[in-house]
Amino acid sequence: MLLRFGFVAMSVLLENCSPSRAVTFKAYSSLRERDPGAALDKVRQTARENLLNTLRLIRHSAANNVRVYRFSSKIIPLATHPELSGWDYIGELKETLGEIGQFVRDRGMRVSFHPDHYTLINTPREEVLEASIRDFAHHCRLLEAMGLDARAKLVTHVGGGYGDREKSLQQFLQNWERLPRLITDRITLENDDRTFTARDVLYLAEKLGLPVVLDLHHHLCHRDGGSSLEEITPRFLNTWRDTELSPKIHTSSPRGEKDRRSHHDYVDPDHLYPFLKLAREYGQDLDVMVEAKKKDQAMFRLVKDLCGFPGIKKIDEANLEFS
DNA sequence: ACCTGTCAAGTCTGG
DNA sequence: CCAGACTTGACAGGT
Repeated sequence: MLLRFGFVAMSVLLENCSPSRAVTFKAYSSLRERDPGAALDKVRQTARENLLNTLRLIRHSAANNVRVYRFSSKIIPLATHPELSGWDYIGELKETLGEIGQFVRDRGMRVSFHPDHYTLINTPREEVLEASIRDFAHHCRLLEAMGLDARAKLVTHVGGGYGDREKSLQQFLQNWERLPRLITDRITLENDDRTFTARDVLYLAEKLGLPVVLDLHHHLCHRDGGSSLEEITPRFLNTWRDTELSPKIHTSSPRGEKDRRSHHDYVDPDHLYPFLKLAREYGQDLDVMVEAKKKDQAMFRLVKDLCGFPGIKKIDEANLEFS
């Protein structure tokens, strides 16, 4: 089986290449008072730089055989802020967006977004749901402007527990009906590290026909009594059956004994290998997203470290064969 | 050049 | 019921 490795948003190997430079609303507002024309220009300029850096990042990826990449969700500053609702960033940036998409298609890369934790499907608050729909739609429009079909996914969590997990799972199903096709076609669900376990996520995903991204570190931090990787793995793999995509996992290692939930600089291959052995029984190719502080450097190191393990054969610096 | 407090957004905890 | 923590990269304002 083929194992393809990828990384999240930024590189520690490329200098001055952030795809996430921000303009805070505070900075935008104070600049607008002093010089009304300059404020939006600053946001525009930052968005353009973030896209150009994204282009550098995917070129760097491709040059090093990396085929799995997650875009930064902060790529367009203040994109969905109500006070900038008239700003047509897609229209302004469509050329660069198109260039990114074309590169991704030409190189057969798999890309995704992970909208951040303010964006919640299962919220009981109407205004939060509306803001979340706007945010998901924003990410979908970017992918569309890149010319990428529904294989380019949005990864998200179930949401909050709101004091009653069972009720909150049902709220997810209820709110799901409110999401447009544009969004639901791209959603994949990930287990989190404090509220909804892999088993919870599989319950929703199997009901709604969604693919599941299995986060091994979250599973270690938070799993229900009886749920083992042996139980979860075949169900997880199955959720990808009709998607033309390989099942995807997230991998990371705990920062320390005290803060087990935070990410370490690097990934310990011993934290990943047992799962790979388990998944090998099913003969499925896998995409592995490395979530570590040292980003692409951590990913390259993990691939190198795994080369010493039984059954693993190196294809190149970002891809392995496991038999 | 480096350090510290702050930042759009939501939820949870604990006082 | 409200303030602060949570998490993260990066800004802004200080030295």
